[in-house]
Amino acid sequence: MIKHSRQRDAILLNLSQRYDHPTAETVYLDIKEQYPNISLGTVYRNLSLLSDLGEIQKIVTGAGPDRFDGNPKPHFHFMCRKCHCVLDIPFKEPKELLAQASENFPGIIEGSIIQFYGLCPNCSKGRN
Amino acid sequence: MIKHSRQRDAILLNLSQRYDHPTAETVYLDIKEQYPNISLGTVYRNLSLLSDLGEIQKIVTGAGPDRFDGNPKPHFHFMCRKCHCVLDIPFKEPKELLAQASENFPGIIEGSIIQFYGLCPNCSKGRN
DNA sequence: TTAATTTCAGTAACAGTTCCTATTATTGAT
DNA sequence: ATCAATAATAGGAACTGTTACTGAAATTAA
Repeated sequence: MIKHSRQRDAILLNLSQRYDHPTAETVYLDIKEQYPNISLGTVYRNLSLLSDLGEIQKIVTGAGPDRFDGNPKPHFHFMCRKCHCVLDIPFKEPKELLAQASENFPGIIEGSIIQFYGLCPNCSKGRN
Repeated sequence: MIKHSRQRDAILLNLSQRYDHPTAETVYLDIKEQYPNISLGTVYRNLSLLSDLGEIQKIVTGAGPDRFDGNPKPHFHFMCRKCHCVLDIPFKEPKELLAQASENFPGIIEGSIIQFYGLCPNCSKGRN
């Protein structure tokens, strides 16, 4: 575990204290209160570094900016197609998924990305 | 099924004749041979329209530009982390996946996105 | 305390995509 | 066929999210 700069630590701390899977910009605005001079570039660079190190997770949503998750442990995400919020979802990946996919595939499958989408609790109010 | 413009039909035809999941730019360069004046904007607009109509599929890779698939039927994709090619992969989604994910989730889950990554047959040569 | 190294802030550059506007093509009614 | 109304286009500017660059500041090692 490498030593982090003050700014990087602040980013890590911020992420660990929230569960809304913020964008780089959101983190930037937050950290700014503590470090008024921090730049968006620094936030991007450190988020990218931290996710390369496996200390956080980057979530590619396909709609709008990427999101970040302070919880590095494998788990799954739900994306609301209406408000575009990103939520954790309790789900256990079927054990045989990778093996199954590898069966008739002539390359090497190293992993999978599983995401769910639909309407979040808020956006689905009164229509289920 | 709405009627398509000539350009849109050409895009659709091009996609249906290939299996390499091209980017918008690749399609653009191809169509250009037949319609030298077609613009990249038109290609983007029509790819987007066609995927909204469900006649093609958009594949968000998270690394580089989006890819498009002329096959609208649900199936799965493999992405090579080395050459970034995108391949179809024979895989059957476990029936109970959505139900399982919905179990303890208070929103409405409408679908899932499952992708696989690793090394494609070409890039894995001599290292398995 | 100084030199070497890391990280930074600020900003320019970049890629991918969308948006805008004037022009062209298509359609429908006569 | 002719004209008007509508739809789609080409071309390019503008936009968004992200990365790269540069000189300055901070940290570390000696």
